[in-house]
Amino acid sequence: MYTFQHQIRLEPRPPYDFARMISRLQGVGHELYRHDNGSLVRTIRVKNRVYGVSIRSEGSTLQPLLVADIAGIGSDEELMLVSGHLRRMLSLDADLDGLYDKLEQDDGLKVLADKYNGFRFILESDPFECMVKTIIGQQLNLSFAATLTRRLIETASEPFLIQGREQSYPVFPSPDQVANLKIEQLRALQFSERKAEYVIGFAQEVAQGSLIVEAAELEKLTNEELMERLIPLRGIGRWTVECFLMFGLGRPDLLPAADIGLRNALRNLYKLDHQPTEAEVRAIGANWSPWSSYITYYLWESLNEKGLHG
DNA sequence: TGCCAGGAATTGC
DNA sequence: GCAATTCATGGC
Repeated sequence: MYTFQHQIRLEPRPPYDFARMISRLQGVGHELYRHDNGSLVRTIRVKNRVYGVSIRSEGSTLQPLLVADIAGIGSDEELMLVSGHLRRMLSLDADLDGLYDKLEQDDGLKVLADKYNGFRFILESDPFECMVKTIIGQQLNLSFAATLTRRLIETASEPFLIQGREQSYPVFPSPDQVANLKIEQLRALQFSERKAEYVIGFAQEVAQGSLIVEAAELEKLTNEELMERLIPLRGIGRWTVECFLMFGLGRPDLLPAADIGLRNALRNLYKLDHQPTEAEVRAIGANWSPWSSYITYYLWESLNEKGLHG
């Protein structure tokens, strides 16, 4: 049983639209987040210890300030590690000036510039969690993928308890916990046989130490090096690594051109009479560099906005 | 109801 | 090598 004993102030580089960022989490990927009176609450795992964090905004998009209450801190060093973890996870330091310049220069994309001013990635808490969730999300509608992820969490890990709070908070399972699951357990949760194999197989690689997924180590490698290293793993293809690089490591310039959601968003934006092919997406996005991830992210978000397209 | 879903592996030619 | 098929089930 833990309490929120520590508090830190986090000052994002403006603009920073925290309201839109947490609103996105209520739509998709809400397996781990709880919304409590405007605060975003979840657990994070840092160096194999679990903490509870409750984050709220005390500022505005142009003068942003976040306050985070932390539960589970055992030392000053841990508080520093958690603080750094949150800065990275919440994209506090990203400089997006160049992105908005690029959006304004494009007749099609400029509608995104105002609407998503200060809208940044909230990364997955750690690379292992990101990869597992991305594998689960392959080929499934987002709603069902979230259901499967939630069932995996409930099956494989113990929740985090906070004193004075009725609800407990889910903890994304460790590599060991996922590696020790049986295929049949995930089949019972309505995973396909292959998806169960992929998820457990990946976790076993990590648990055995044959695959390093520490963010600090992965940061040393280029996108291309990580593609070459990860795609040979069973169940991991190009799309999965692209998502991993975006949501796991915050790399700003990935174009997942085969992605169904991106293709549908571009069909809406440019009022095309067909879903563009992968090659057509590459042609449309040829000039997006070095902001392809962010433009893709904004276009994905546009799929949730009824007003932005017909 | 039937097709599609923010894919990947396998099979077939 | 590239195209077609299979995997599995919920969502709309």
